[in-house]
Parts: sequence; C-alpha cells; structure tokens
Amino acid sequence: MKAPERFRRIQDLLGQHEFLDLATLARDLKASESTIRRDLDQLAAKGALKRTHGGAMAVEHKTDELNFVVRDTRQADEKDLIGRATAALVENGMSVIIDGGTTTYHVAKHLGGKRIQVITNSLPVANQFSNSSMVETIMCGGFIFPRIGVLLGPLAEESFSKLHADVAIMSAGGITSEGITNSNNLIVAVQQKMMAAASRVILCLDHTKFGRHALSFAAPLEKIHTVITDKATPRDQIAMLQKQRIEVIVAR
Amino acid sequence: MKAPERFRRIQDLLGQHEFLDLATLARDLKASESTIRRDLDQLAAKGALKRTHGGAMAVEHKTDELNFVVRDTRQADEKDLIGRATAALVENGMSVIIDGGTTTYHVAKHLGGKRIQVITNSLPVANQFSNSSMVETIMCGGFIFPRIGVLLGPLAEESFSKLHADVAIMSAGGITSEGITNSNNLIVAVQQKMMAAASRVILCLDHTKFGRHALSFAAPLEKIHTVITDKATPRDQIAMLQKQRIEVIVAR
DNA sequence: TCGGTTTTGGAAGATATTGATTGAATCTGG
DNA sequence: CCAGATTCAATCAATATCTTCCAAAACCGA
Repeated sequence: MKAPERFRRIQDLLGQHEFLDLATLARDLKASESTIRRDLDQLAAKGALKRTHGGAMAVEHKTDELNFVVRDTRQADEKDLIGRATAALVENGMSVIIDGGTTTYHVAKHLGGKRIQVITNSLPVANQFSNSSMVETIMCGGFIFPRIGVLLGPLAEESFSKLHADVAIMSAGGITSEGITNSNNLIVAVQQKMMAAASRVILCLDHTKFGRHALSFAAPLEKIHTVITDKATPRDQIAMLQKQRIEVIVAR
Repeated sequence: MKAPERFRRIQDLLGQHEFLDLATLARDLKASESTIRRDLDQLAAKGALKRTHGGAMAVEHKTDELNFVVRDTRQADEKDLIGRATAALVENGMSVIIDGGTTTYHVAKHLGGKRIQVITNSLPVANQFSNSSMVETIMCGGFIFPRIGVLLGPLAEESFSKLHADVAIMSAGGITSEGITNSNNLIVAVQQKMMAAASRVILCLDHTKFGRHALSFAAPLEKIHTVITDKATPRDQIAMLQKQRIEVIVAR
C-alpha cells in the first residue's frame, strides 16, 4: 500500500473512531510502526489530526484564530502550552500589549499572578483581568468585531498610537517567509499599531499557521523578535525563522 | 487505552455523574489507581474538574468573571423591570450610550433584538452584545476599574468627547434635589462626558438611591430628561423630580 | 537499464508513561 | 479527640513510545 492510500485510510478511520492506536494501525495497514509514525506526523503537520503518545486523535476543525471558545478544555492543549511559555517571558513591572485571538487569550490566562500592566483590544482578555488587583488593564476603544470580541477601527488604532509597551504579544492567521498575514484588513491595521508601540514583538502561533497565507498582509518578519510555537511545527519552518535572526521557542 | 482517551472518557463520565470514584474509574478504564490519580490531577490543573478525596467532581461553569455585576441579586427584580421599561424607550436605528453599573446592565439585557448602535464603557454590557449581529457596539478606551468592569480615565473621557448619541442611559449612586452623585471621581468624570454627548439623558435608579448622597457630584437635575424607577420609590421624591420638568416612569 | 531520489523498516539510545510501593496526610466512625 | 482505614504524594523500576539514524527497498525519469 502506498503512502497516499494510507493517508486516506487513516483519515477514514478517524471519522469512525476518535482515537487511533499506532500498533493497531500498523497491523491493519500492513506497514511498520516507523512508517505509520511518519504518516501520523505528516498528517498532524497538516492539521488533519492530533498526535498523541502511541497514536492519534481526531481534531476539531475550527482551529481558526477567528473562532472563539473560551471554555474549551478538550482541544486546547498546544495553545495552552504556548500560553504558558509566552507568559514565562513576561516579568513583573512590564507593560504588555495583548492582541485579540484565541492563542493570545491563552497567554492571558497564564499571566494572572504577575504584577504587570496589560493593554489590549480583546474583550475576552480584558474579562480575564477584570477582577485582578495585580494586573492593571487598559483597553483601547473601538467597535466590537463580533465573534472574536476584538475592538477595531480608528478609535482602536488611535489608542495604540498614543501608548508604549515593553512587549507586544501577537498572533496571526498565517506565516510564511514573506511575513505574517491575517484575515481582515481592520484587524491588520490595529496589529500594525500594536507592533509599532512595543519595544519587542512576540508572536504566538500554533503549527497550523505555518506556510499559510491569509488575506491581508500584516507585517514582514523583520518586525518580529520572538516566535513561540508548539512542537508539531515543521523544522524547516523553524529554521527559516531562525535564519531571519528570530528567536524561536518551542513550547513543550 | 492511551492517556488522551482516558481524559476524554473521564470528562464524558463527569457529564453523567457529578462525582467519580477513583477505584471505579481505575476498573472501568483498565488502568491503575496511580495512573488515574495522575489523570485527575492533570485535568484538575486544567480546570476541567475538581479533585476530591478518593475521586473527582464536576466543576460548575462560571460564565463570567464580572459576577459583581452579572450575578448581582440586590433588587434584581426591580432592576429587571426598570431595564425592560427603559429598553422600551429605545427604537431601531438609535445610537445609545450605556453607562456602567448593575442597573444599566439590566437595560442592556433587554436591548438584544433591536437594531441599534450601542456606545459603552462597561465590560459586562459589551460582553452582552459581543456576539450580536443586530447591535453594533462601540467601546471607549480606558483602564479597567476592577469588580464593576468599567473603563475610566482620560482615554475614556476623550472617546466620549468625540462621539454623539441619541440617548444616554445612565445610573447613579444617589439622587437628591441637588442632583445626582456617584462614588468615584473618575466614574463621574466619564459620566459627565457621556451626558454631554447625548441629546437625551435617561437615568435608571432603583428606589434605594433616592435621598442618598454619594461622594462625588455628577450632574444637576437639569441635565436629566427622564428618570426610570421602581414602584417602591417615595411619592414625594417623584413629585420633586416632576416639578423639575423631568419625565418620571415607574416600572411595574 | 542506470543513477539518483524517495520511501520504508529496523535498531539504538533517549523520553515518556505506567504500575507498584512507601511513609505521610487525611478522613471517618466512634 | 483518637485509632483504624483510606487516600495521597513521591519515588522507582519496568514498559512503551519516540527520535534519530542508517541501510535496504522501491520508485522514477532519462
């Protein structure tokens, strides 16, 4: 059996069973465990499934930055790891700009105990800190972009023009060697102001964003200082970033 | 059975039974108690359940951090009536400024179906509309005042200076014949801008606010066009307002 | 067919997970 | 409040899985 057929069979099986076992797959598809392992890694890199120890599991599709589910304890593992790793870079006394989007929201969840100043355009992030006495939170103005709960428009852009922060914690809909992109012109406009307002730009991306183009160009890679990603990210993509003198941290 | 599958099974079981027993889980999932213990600890760390001695229990969903506003039970029935009566004054196509505070939050809850533009400095109000396609919501900027979840400071005041609305729906900490007052200078400063930005000012007050003074003076009665209150409000207070040519609506 | 590339299977060492064991902490019925 | 029972956290050895590497096999274009 050839690789493309194995891929198809694996994905078919995932439709029936939520969890797949490596040993079982190797037997059913009459291939070695090494081969199946490689297959699963490739499919995981494409986002068709999620790797687990000793197998794979089905992935919920809407991995998009635009689809916001606050209470998602099931699939949120990688993003949570990215959130934790990113939060570790933030020290007491810093002022931090936090972008809207699901990945950056996970960063906010891990910033709870720190004594910092947060500047954001994201409602979910702001809610996260709304009761905290440790974190002083500033929101920009703007109109609410539904679903993600992010503030956009001239009021938002203007707010960030007036502020300065130590770091900006950003996300994106896609990243390639040409730069980062996002799905919406208004979002991109605010993101540009955010990055311009910060001394250091940290970009949080899960592996599904690599090699993807979204509609609007947000920034070239030169603007990015650090990228935090998960361990399913292809190596060549990481190498590409490092060649651009970007610090890459793989959350595990 | 691999770890992620156990996680899923445990969470599914939690949907059916409120409490789970360690020994039973170990038997049903065919894993040792050590393993199950570790699983439960991890799930508890993610917030998916709560650990108990000898097992685990389901965790109650807290939908919103701003419980002071959202889960407020003081005079909840009266506030709800006031909210309904106030919302009835708002017509499609209007632009509406909504103040922070528990009473005005009840107004927002009744504005759901209308095609309007909302301008607010309140996080709970903004959350209310953040998924609505009917209501276009604009937030001012500012820093978050904890607990109430309201945006204050120069950024907030500036935002309202630039906007105009048909009505402002306001609340207050106290009202007397001298005017309305509130507990905080920063809140009052924003409220003044809000009222200045609107053609008509509607004030929502439950009966406990009448005859009370709070720290900061917000506005004289001349600035108010309409007061919505509940039926427990003393007659003389209502008469006093009417004498100032203020329209008074008693919600019932 | 030939030479080069890709895919595959397997082995060795590194990592991660599991189950059992221990003394300590916690609970429960009197 | 105590004593016995249960449950816990910490640790360790055993097992399972992963990563990395290499050589053999399969594939492919000329």
